[in-house]
Amino acid sequence: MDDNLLMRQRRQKAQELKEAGIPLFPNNFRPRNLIADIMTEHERMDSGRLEDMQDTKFALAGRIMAIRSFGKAAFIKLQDRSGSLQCHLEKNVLGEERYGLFKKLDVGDIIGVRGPLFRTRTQELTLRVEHWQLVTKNYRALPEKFHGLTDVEQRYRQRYLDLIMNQEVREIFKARSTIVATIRRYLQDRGFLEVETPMMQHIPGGAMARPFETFHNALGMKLFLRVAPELYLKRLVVGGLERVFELNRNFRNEGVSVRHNPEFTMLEFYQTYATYEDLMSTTEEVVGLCAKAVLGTLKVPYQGREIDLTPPWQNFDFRTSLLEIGGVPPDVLFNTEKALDLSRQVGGVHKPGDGLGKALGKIFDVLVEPELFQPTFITGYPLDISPLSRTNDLDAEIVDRFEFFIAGREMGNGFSELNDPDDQRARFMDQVAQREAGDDEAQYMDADYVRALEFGMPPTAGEGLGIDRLVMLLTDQPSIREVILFPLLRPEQG
RNA sequence: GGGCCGUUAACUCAGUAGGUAGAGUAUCUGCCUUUUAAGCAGAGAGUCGCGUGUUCGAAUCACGCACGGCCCA
Repeated sequence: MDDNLLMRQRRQKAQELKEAGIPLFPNNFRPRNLIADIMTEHERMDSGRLEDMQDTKFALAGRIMAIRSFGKAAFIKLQDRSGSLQCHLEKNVLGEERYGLFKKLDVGDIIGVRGPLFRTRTQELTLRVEHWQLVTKNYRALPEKFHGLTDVEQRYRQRYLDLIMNQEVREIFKARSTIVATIRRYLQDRGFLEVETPMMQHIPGGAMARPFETFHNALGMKLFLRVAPELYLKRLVVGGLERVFELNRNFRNEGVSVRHNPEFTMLEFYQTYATYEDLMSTTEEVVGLCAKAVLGTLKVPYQGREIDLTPPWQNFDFRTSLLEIGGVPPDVLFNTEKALDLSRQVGGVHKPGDGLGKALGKIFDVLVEPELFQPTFITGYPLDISPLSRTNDLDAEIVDRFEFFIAGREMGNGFSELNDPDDQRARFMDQVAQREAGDDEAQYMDADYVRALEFGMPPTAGEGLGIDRLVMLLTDQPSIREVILFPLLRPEQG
């Protein structure tokens, strides 16, 4: 497999180049120009103008993506991080020896070139190579030029090849970078401090999810990879960092799907003296800024439909959404038995101790969430599935919390934080009871977190926003694996 | 975890009454100084994902396994 004919031929040619005095992996070429700059700066110049500036030489480096060779001249396509440019090599210009050595180069080699620009008969901007230099030898043939690399498994496993061959893929990850940068700037501009809190935790908290376990050898203790940074960020709020955010990885030990990867990136931010309603506006604003930064518009094409991010987004009460969108009969809303029955009917699995909120949550996931294609806030969540949220002042059954949904997917979750330590302790106790009843997604008692609250956490609202799903939305990708450079896969050989 | 589909040359893919494995690209050789999926002529290149079974004979049929994709839980 690592010894096929193509590789042997390339090694042979590399050897010949080496023997001719051409270093295969030098590090002395400094490109001075970027292809994209060359293209934009000369796009309006015709042949005549380019003829007048033959003394202006450009120096760039890139990977050879195609060679169209004639007897005594050749066109090659050179690709750098910014784009690709055609270059022309002629025996007359380079001389017999250098042209002969050029003929030993392969598609996939990285070279540096210098020379002036001209336009071909078809007016394509082209660099006339007066000097070339091998920069990095390639030993493995690139995928075919026309179809490129399409095998999904190979694209994920060998993402570098995917990036070389598929410009759209490079664009996705540029967009991802733009989105992350936009969010950082937005928060930093408003006085939020970016922090990093433990990913290895003794008590995995902050979300209803199964954690990964690991072990610290020297200390001899079990650790969990975090499912959320939430409880640590709120400790920082207690500490007086009134606006904090963390934009980093979480780990959840659950299945893999088009919308789940075991490690994924989440923004969490906390703002004191704010409520969940304030954060709903923030959400509209920051998601809109990302869309503008990536697409230049709030009208987002997604999988053949258009999503309009223009605020205000629609807003449903949780129970109302069950009735109006889910078509749930009214008597289910306040009857635990009926709710559990309906939940089971739609595929929910419940244990004896499960309450109304859990049943309704499941029904919501199945009947309502997939229908929320346009951006939608849902508010008024049941208390028993919101153990960290502040109880609503008017209705003790619900909490001051929202989630928002776009394209039928949960994108984020925010709430006014519960800062009453006694209430929080009681909620943890309830979680512990559920865990003991067999719910391995229930949370643990975190006594240190309660102790922190006893020192006083100012009224605060916090939100978690799934970055991967936001990138999916803004790059029109149906699978989370398309927006994660190295999605989790099983090893190639078992 | 369940269902369906896929896995054949470096890449993209053909290949069912089961009968010695094909194309295009890429590669190599020759010709070719404005091509752009360059062209023309010739050549080489494969543990048909892995294993077991059925059969005189398996890329093809059966069973199991691995990896991947989509859907469902």
